[in-house]
Amino acid sequence: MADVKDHRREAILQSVANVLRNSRLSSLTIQQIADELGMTKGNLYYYFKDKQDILFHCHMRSTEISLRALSEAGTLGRTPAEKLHILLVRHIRGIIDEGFGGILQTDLEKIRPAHRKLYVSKRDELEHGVRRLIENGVRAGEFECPDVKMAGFAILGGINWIPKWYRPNGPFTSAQISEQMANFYLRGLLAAGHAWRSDKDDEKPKSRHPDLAETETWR
Amino acid sequence: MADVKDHRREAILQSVANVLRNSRLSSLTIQQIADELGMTKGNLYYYFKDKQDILFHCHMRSTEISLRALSEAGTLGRTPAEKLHILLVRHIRGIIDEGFGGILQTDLEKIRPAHRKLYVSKRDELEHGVRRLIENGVRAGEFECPDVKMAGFAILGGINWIPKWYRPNGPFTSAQISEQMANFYLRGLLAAGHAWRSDKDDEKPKSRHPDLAETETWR
DNA sequence: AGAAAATTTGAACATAAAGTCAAAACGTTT
DNA sequence: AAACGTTTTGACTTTATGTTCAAATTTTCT
Repeated sequence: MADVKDHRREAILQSVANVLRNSRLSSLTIQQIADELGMTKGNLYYYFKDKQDILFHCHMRSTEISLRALSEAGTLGRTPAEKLHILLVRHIRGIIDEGFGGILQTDLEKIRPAHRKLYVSKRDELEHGVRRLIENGVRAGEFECPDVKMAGFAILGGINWIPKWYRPNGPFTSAQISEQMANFYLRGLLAAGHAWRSDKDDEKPKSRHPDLAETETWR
Repeated sequence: MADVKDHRREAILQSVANVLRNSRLSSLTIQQIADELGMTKGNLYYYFKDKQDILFHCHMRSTEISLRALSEAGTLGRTPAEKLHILLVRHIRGIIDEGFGGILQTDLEKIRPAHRKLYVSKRDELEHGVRRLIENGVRAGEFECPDVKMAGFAILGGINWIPKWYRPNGPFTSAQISEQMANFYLRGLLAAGHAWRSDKDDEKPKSRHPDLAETETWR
C-alpha cells in the first residue's frame, strides 16, 4: 500500500530534522540520515529520488507548519497585534519543536528549479502574511511602522536564526523563546499607548538552567 | 618581505567575501576562491594551511569589524539608546559592505578547536556588549526589556540573517537597511515616552528599485 | 505453501572537491 | 649573470559523499 510508503517517507524527513537538531551542522550526509533511521543509505533511494529531493520535502514541511500558524492566527486572533503575536509564537514553536528549523540553514541552490519555485512561493506566502498583518495593524492605529517590508525581514530573519543557537538541553524552552521573542518584536511595532496586553504577562519566565555556560552558543 | 605576503593574504580573504557576495551559497570551494583571484588553487596553500584556516580568518575579520563598531559606539554615543543605535547601524553596514556577512552562514564545526574558541570568545564579546548596552538602557529608564539575553538574540539573529536576502543590486542600500533595522529593534526596547529622536528621522528612505520582483529573495 | 510484490542490502561506481609536491617561473641581491 | 629566496603552477593523490543496481530478504496475497 502506498500509505505505508508515505509513512516511511515522513519518518525519513523527520530523521533529517533529528540529525540537524542533534548532530548539528549544514553539511548533512545521506549516511547520517540512514544511520538515524537504522537503515542503509541505498534504501533511501527507494523512497526519494535523490538528496535534493529529500531536502526539498523538508523545506516544504517547514513552510507548511509556518503557514498553518499563519492561518490559525487569522482565525484565533482578534486584533492585528493579537494575530501577529499568535503567528509568531506558533511559527517559532514550530521551528523549534517540529525540528525543521535547521533546514533553513541549508541553501536552495541545488534544488531542482521547479521545486525551488514551489517552495519559494510558499515561503513568500508567509512573508506576505506577516506584512499584511503589520499593514492592518498600522491602518488600525495599533502599529507604527515606517517600513513594513524591512520590519518583516527584521522579524523573520531573527526567527530563522534561532536554530543556530537553540539547544534542546539549553537554558530556554521553546515556550519561553517564542513568548519572549514574539513580545519583543511586537513592541517594535506597537504605537505609543498601545500596550496590547497587561504588563503581568510580560514577566520573564524562569530559566531552566540559569547558570549554563554561554559560550559556543551558535554553531 | 612578510608584508607582501600579508597583503596577499588579505586579498584572499576579501575574495572569499566576494565569492559569497556574488556567486552565492554556503558551499564555497577553494577553486572558486582561486578563480576570483585569478590564481591556481594550489597557490592558496602557500598562504594558508587549509580551507578551514581561510574560513577561520574570515570569521575573525567579520568579528573585528563588528567589535570596532562596538567600541566606536561606546565613544560616539551619549545615551545607551544612542550607543546601541550607532552600534547596530555600523554592525549592519559592516556586514553588508565589507562583505564578510556571508561567512556567518558557514558553520564552525570543522574549524580547529583552538581557533574556534578564539573566534567564539570574540563573538561573545559582541553579544555581551549588546546586552550591556541594553542593561544600561534599562537602568537609565530609557529601555524596558523583560529578558535582555533574548532581546540580544532577537536583534543579532535578525542581523545575521541579512546576507541571506540582501542583494547588491536589490532594492535597498546598506544605509537604508541599517537605519531601518536599527530603528525597528530600538523601538522594541524603548520605554513608553522615550522616543530618543525626532519623528522626522524615522521617515522611510526612497527605494532604489521599488518595483523589483520580490520572489527568490533568500538563498 | 507458493507466487508475486514490496523492501532492503551491500558492494561497486561516480564525482567533486580538498590537499600535495616537484619543478618551473619570477624577483632580488651581490 | 650567477646564486638565492620567493612565488606559482599543474598534474597527481586522496578523501568524502552521492548514486546505482542486481541480488537477497521480507511481506502480502490467493
